[in-house]
Amino acid sequence: MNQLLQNLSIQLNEKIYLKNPSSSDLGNRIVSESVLMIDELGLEQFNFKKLATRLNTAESSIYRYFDNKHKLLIYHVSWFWTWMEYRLVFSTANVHDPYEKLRLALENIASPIEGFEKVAGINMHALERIIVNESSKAFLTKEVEQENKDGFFRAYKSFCHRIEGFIKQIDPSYPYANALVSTTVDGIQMQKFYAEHLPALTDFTHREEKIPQMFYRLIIQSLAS
Amino acid sequence: MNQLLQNLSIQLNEKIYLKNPSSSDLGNRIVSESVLMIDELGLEQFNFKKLATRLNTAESSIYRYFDNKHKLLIYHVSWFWTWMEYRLVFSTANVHDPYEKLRLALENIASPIEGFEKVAGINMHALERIIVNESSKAFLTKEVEQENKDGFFRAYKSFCHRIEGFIKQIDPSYPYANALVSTTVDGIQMQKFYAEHLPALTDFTHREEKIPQMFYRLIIQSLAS
DNA sequence: TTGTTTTCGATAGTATTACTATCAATTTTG
DNA sequence: CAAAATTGATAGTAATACTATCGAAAACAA
Repeated sequence: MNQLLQNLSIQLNEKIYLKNPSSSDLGNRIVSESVLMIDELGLEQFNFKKLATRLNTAESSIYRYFDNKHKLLIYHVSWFWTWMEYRLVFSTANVHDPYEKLRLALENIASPIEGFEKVAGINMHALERIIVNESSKAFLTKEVEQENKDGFFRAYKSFCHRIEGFIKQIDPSYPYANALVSTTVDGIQMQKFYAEHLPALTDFTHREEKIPQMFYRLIIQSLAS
Repeated sequence: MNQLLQNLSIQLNEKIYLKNPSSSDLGNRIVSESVLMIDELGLEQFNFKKLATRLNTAESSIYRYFDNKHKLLIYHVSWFWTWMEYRLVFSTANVHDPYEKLRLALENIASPIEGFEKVAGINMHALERIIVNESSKAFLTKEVEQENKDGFFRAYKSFCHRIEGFIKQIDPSYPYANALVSTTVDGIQMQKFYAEHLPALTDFTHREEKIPQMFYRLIIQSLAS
């Protein structure tokens, strides 16, 4: 499976980029190297000039692929959730019990790397940290509604929708399935951040394995009523 | 009560500002007007030059109060959660049932304005939107650990800690009380954002009253086990 | 293999942002 | 009334976020 997915090419909404970065060597290097740099510097300190220097290319060449760093972030976030949805579909393909599918989904969200250190040249540990630290900045903007119309958040919504399906299988009458899923997916990311940086706001320590258990229990108990 | 709280002056961690904005007319105008401007423009488009123009003052005068707009955001966020904790203490003062205290807390978080349109010159509707749209940017930075040591997030942690107390009263053995509270408080903000901008990720529509009910049920069922 | 198109790197330039420094005028305070 | 603090105005710097142009190199098509 790992081998199979090494060759996977993820196609994203064309409006996110100016020129498809997976169509050229430079494009692929922009994507994989920017993941490392955004992780290292944080989104605020990262810019195209620094990336160009590191790639031994010109700033203007990077602008040929992406309008700005905001769009590049949206590219990374979309790529991640598209990948996560593939992963979820594969890992739940032969599972019929919706409780077990839900449990697997939460494990995947809490530990998205397990066995996939590098996918299509991307350092997945760095990308996971970008999702935790930076991804909410992709939609907490004044442009969110226009960008939503342009389909920039399709990947995340599609991933959540799939988990919503598991919940509807468990309890078709639960009235807040969408909210429960987005709260859970966002909440798991947040608990990872708190575990690392603001421990007073969580009960999980650094590299704690219990996050999916907490959320699984939370969901099941609320549905089981 | 409303009248009583009009005269309330909230004192915050002195490291957040260079000169206490509540000590002068200009300082108070910087605070109250920046709430309106950040709400209108979004944090990215907001800057001290635009604020200075609107206040008919010099950019350099604003820099005498705050290092930069990041610190000003931290000021607003700290002020909000300090205010919310006051409010929570007042509204639960004569309530002894921890379930009812929790229920009131969730109502307060979901509808923090109710009867307090303006507090100490601050437009609370605008401030609430800033909390929803911008507050996570205050800590999703590379400087989070240093700023945490400097006490910049004390107000939020203190607010969460108080709700954790209610949960511990209901079920002292629940192992994830901190995580449950931060997930809930963050989650309620997120659902408000989704209701407004990304409806596919929530079940609540614009100005929906059911958000606290969903979270109350979620918490109670997980504790009641 | 030659001509055409695409891609890339290099350079230059602009407007805006995020500050810092200085100084005189005004206001507050002791 | 004198001293101290505060403010407003101006100027300036370094970095950021782009945009435009152009020639060389690479890819590709006939």
